[in-house]
Amino acid sequence: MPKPEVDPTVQLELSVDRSSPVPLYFQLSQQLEAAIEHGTLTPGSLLGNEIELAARLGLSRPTVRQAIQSLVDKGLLVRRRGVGTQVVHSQVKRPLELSSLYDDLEAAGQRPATKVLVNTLVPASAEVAAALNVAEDSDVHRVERLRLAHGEPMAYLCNFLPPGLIDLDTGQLETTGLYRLMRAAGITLHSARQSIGARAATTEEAERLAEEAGAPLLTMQRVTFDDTGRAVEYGTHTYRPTRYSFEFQLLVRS
Amino acid sequence: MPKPEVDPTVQLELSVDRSSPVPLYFQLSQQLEAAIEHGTLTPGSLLGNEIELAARLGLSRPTVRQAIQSLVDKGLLVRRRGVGTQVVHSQVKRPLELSSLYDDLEAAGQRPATKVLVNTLVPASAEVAAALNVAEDSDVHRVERLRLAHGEPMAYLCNFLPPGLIDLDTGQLETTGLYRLMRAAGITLHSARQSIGARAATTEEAERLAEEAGAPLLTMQRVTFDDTGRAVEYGTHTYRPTRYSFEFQLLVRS
DNA sequence: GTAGTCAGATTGTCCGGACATTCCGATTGA
DNA sequence: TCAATCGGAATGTCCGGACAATCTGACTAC
Repeated sequence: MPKPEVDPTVQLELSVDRSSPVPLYFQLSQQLEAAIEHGTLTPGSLLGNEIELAARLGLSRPTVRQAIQSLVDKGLLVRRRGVGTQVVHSQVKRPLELSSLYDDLEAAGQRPATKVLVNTLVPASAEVAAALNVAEDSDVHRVERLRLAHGEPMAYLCNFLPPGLIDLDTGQLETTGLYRLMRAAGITLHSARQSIGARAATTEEAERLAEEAGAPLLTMQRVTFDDTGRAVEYGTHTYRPTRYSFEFQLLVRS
Repeated sequence: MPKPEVDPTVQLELSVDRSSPVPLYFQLSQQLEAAIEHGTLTPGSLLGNEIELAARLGLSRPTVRQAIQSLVDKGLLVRRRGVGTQVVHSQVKRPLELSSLYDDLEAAGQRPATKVLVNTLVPASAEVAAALNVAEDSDVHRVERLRLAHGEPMAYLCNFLPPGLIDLDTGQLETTGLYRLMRAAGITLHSARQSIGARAATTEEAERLAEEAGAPLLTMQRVTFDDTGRAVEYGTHTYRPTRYSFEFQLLVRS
């Protein structure tokens, strides 16, 4: 009589380098994540108890727990008291993160192209001033870009930035994303407020995106903050829904 | 000469109850969160160093760190090595979480109403079978609902669920949300894959939502998994973009 | 045979300490 | 006056241990 299928405890080849400056818990979590990604740790398999795992690696239990916890936070592992820690079954991709459209497209293998339409200083409108928390009519950067994939327009991006944060070089804007430029300028992105909606295209919008007037457009507005709480970017984007949609994975925060 | 404005270290009245079954770190993090919410801890203010905070509360440093870490993960606090821990400036609302439209509307103070259009068992189509990971043509629940706010239709929700998980009572479906029913049935929601897009309304869709054919609609597809990796729900939703948009806050994963 | 009970296993919480790393301001030197 | 150096202060990492809470499976009693 066949035994019921039980997820086995997997024996992994794990090791840490104590002379490395990389934290031990991080080395361990990276190895575990790689094993999950690679399929060595199959979904549903038990990870083995923390005490024994710590002993095998010559680490303390808190260190092992810290490594496991980081993967639990990523949604790759599930802990059950009295049972153990196992790999989740579902195919977890990347959870929704604060990424730029440019990075998204590049990761999807579509060589993105950017055409800078406008790159200038303008006085802040009431809407922009409120979003960026600056005085109305004070100077702000205004950048309008058209993002293309495979030569087809995909999105129209209009962004406002407070002055003095970053120098916006048109050439750089055409070869990389705005977020990458901000990170390179030493800005630590912290959070963003987003709003995703839809509306019919105006004649202007339709022309920019090679659609027809009245065609449905996907819209996104976003204000991004750095870790000091400053608003560092306000953007109004419109996407062609036939070419782009927002795909992401959510984790339940427990 | 006026001193430069420096964010002060705030003295808070904190206490923990060691006889409570609530974990100490959780008691502390809740009090800190309440103080931030209430404005007692103002944005930018320093939290005071962990060692002294632990001594004042009669706790160990790891326990205090665990409390602080949970708030850092929520985006409410920022730690800086060599400096201290301070409250984030930006108005952090709730980060995007796996919530139901029903809960969203209720939280916004709009008494949501639900009209169940269909509640039956149907054979799974190829699309549904793939999403729920069940055999094609096997029985699955099909639920179609119209969600209204202030008497106006706001969204059309079509959901599929594998059989045996939960008994779908039409009466209950009209008075609460699907997620709440699933949680009440002992299902631990873990993650969901979502896709948000837009398209023009068909004649059918337009009629359901009191729009005109060709009007832009906001669409959302979602597969939800429980912590064992089973798909527990697949949904295809259409929203009236003039009445609803997705608002949320993102945190940068560090 | 069925239901309740008990024991083992595993994670959850908490402690007290140690040293490393990083940031910032103050002191020192040119 | 300005720049480099130094030291204090705070968080980051890591250890070893202890007990509690919970789940599973096996045993026992009816």
